[in-house]
Amino acid sequence: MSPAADQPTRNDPPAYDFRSAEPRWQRAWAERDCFAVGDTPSDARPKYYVLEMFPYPSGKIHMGHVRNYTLGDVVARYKRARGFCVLHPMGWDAFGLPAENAARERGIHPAKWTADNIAAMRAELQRMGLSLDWRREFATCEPAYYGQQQKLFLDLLRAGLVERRESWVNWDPVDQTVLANEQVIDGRGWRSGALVEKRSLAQWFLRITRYAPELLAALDHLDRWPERVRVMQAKWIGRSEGARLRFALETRLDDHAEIEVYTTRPDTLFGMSFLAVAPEHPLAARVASRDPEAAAFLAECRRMGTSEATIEAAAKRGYDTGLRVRHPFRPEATYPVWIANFVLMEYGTGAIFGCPAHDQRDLEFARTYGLPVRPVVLPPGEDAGHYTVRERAYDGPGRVINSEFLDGLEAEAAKTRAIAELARRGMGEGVVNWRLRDWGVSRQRYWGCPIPVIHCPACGVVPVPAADLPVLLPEDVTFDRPGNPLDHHPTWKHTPCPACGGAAVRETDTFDTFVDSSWYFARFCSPHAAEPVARAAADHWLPVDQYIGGIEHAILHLLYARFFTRAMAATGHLAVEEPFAGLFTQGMVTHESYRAGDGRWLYPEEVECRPDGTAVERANGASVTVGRVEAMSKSKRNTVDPGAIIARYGADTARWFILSDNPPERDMEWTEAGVAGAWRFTQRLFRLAEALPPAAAEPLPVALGPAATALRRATHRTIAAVTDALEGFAFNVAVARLHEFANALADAERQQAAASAADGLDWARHEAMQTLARLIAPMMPHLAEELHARLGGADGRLVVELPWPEADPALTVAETVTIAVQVMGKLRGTVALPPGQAEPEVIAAAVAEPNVARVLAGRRIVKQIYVPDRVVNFVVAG
RNA sequence: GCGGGCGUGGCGGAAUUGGCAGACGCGCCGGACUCAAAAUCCGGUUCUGGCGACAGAGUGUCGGUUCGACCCCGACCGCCCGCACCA
Repeated sequence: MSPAADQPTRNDPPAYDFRSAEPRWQRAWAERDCFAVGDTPSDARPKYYVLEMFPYPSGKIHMGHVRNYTLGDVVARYKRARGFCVLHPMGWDAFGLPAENAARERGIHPAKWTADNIAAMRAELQRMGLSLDWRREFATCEPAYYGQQQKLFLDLLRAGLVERRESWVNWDPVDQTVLANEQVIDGRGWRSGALVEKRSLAQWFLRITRYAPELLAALDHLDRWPERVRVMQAKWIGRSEGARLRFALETRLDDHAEIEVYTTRPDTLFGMSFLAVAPEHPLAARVASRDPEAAAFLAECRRMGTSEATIEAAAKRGYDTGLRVRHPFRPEATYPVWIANFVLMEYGTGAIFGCPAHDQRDLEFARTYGLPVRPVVLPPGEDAGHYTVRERAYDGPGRVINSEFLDGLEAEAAKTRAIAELARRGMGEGVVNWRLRDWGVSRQRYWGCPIPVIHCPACGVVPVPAADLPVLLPEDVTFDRPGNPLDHHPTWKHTPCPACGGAAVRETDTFDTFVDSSWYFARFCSPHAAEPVARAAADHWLPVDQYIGGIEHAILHLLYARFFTRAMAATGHLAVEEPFAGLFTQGMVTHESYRAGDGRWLYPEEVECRPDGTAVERANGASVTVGRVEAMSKSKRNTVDPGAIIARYGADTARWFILSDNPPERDMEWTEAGVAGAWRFTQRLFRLAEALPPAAAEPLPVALGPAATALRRATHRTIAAVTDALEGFAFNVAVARLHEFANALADAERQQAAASAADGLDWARHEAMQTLARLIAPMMPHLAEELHARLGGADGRLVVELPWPEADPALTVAETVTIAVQVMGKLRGTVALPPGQAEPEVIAAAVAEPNVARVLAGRRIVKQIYVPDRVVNFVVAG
């Protein structure tokens, strides 16, 4: 029988009809409000906040969502059963470019497109049977949300955490918009194909760099975060220690008298052979203003674009400005100043001193332009008289040479010494440098949160007064020409200045959508509050105890949220510094890919897989190439629609399979056979419950037969094992233990025929089945309710209202243990004994085991190792 | 290049963290039921030898520590992920 088959025939055993059961239980939970919690519950239960990364409303859920929300729901339901008061909300990350693209391509208003998508996805999520508090739902595109975000922004502005400044951006001249680095492909806009320019624009920045030290240091305390996420964040923040020093120009150039440089290697200063500045460095512009050749070089650098592939492939190139700088320790020595394409304006000071012997990039540059290579750090075991640098620069430890007062010092000591000397001469100082840059949040887009400021020709930038919030997006916008619709709206941007009353214009940029997702977890605590967060609610619920989502957000989203939490603490909105106490990053859902002979990718449902491993296209029987198992993607068409799976097999089956095959942090392969297996298991459990005789007498029978005792032990060992597995996020192991338990119940069913009623087996089977229903509940909540109800319920209470089963310690210890008997570390037999036997008894049983006795015959036992209840090992001679 | 992770049957994986390797599922093989099929149920399934009891080999490779190693240490090979001209 398969779920696609027609009605069961008369002789078939009763089947579990998820189609009627799942909606029925979803209604029951909704009617009883099982998952609603208050903003500040006066509840003795401890709080637990489970959150999955909220989705972008693309219109359809995908398998990644199913995995994400199933994992979260298991945690939420389990914690609820364990006596926690659980907050488990859901919402929509609803601003963003796809809505505008839909508007341009299909003429649908972004608001309508988004609302329709949300409605469709909400219905799909509800069919999954997630234990969500839907009363807390919000979408970030609602004024009730983004208006509060505007308030928050103005608070940050007052606190000095916001700055407006010029910055270089990728500008698409056709679409008239700023592009992110990943939207620039081979120097061209991903949408328009136009050559991207680097432009300097006034932009809003959030000063995340202020918190760089805290954001880095606190990583050490996030012990429930994956190590690799912490490592990625630490590298992103990028702390380095070095020196900032100034090189005097031999002759000044207008107002430029010196060049400031950052270095982590002040110990190699005597190995310098040139100085280089970034193409965007102010000095470069100054040189170019009077040197056409320099200007041409800068133009070429700008054209190179920002795509990583281009940068990586680019050779080191430069332009000699003709300027020279003095060495800080040797005023008589001067060095050429170059403009070099490999120097980054964004890092350090945008200028470096080049020491080719000890830096690979400098070496490549020096070799290209014939600059000297002078070693000043001698690798251990090398001879100072003969040491030369060849293909590779040396950046390891060693003793300093050719460096006057630094000679003889170890490189590390020389750094300290060089910095002290720079400071003494007033030419530099030791500094800590950070890679992290301030967060540019301006986007030239319509479908985002308006930045609530007004530009007045007289007063400058004026914040929108609180009474005028929210700054609403105008609805009557057109997408018939490129650029930001807010910018060419006829009336919206014109407004009187709040300060002087004169004519002024609104800021037409909107926020980066990462801003929306940087505080939504806090808003969920009090989603209807008239302020960004109600303090009492936030203080009660935060931090999120368990956050679950994809690894792709390891850096930006999580770092921004950590920053926002600190900024909101600084402005009095929150009391916590870290938003997420526990983080779990799930693996991807993968699937085989299929390709027709003519190269077309085929969807799994278009392909029939034969038992011999070959595959053919259903439509025409043509043979199909089975490709790699890889992440589901539309381009490869190796996607499976969760809606279709749930319609065919039910939500419980989908949930069970997605939990069963792999550890959740690893990638999992979605297979038809796997879902079908999960579906069979749901039916099997239903049959096991249906096969039980009517509810047994309530009290525990005085005398239990061996079969009943064994089943009770299995029941209580399973409780302990499943509890351990769920606590450790080992959901696949929990599934395995429940499979074993079902097997034990099936064994008991067979034994029942041979047992007499006095053995108490029917009682034990009821206990087992009722326990099973409650243990599967976090994973298969609908089936759990169905089984529970058929077993007689519990005074009308649902499974979701019952506590987690408790294992009886007396029943979790084994009656007998099987002790392995080894000779010289090799297994030769086993003995079954009651646990806790004294060593002499165990040894006696071990040597008596026939096969062990055979192997030991004629040999002398030199030593015996005894590990209680586990193993005996004999070391023999002869 | 730097950083992190992972290598266990035909496949996904398990192993109380140094103590019976391969739980559980998928697949496959055999059997029961059936006129037949589907479904269901039962049994088997790391490899080699043996009818068998059993023996030998076995957790990427090589070596080490240990009474005992998938687990700890060293070297190497392969794969995956992240970052990368960061001075």
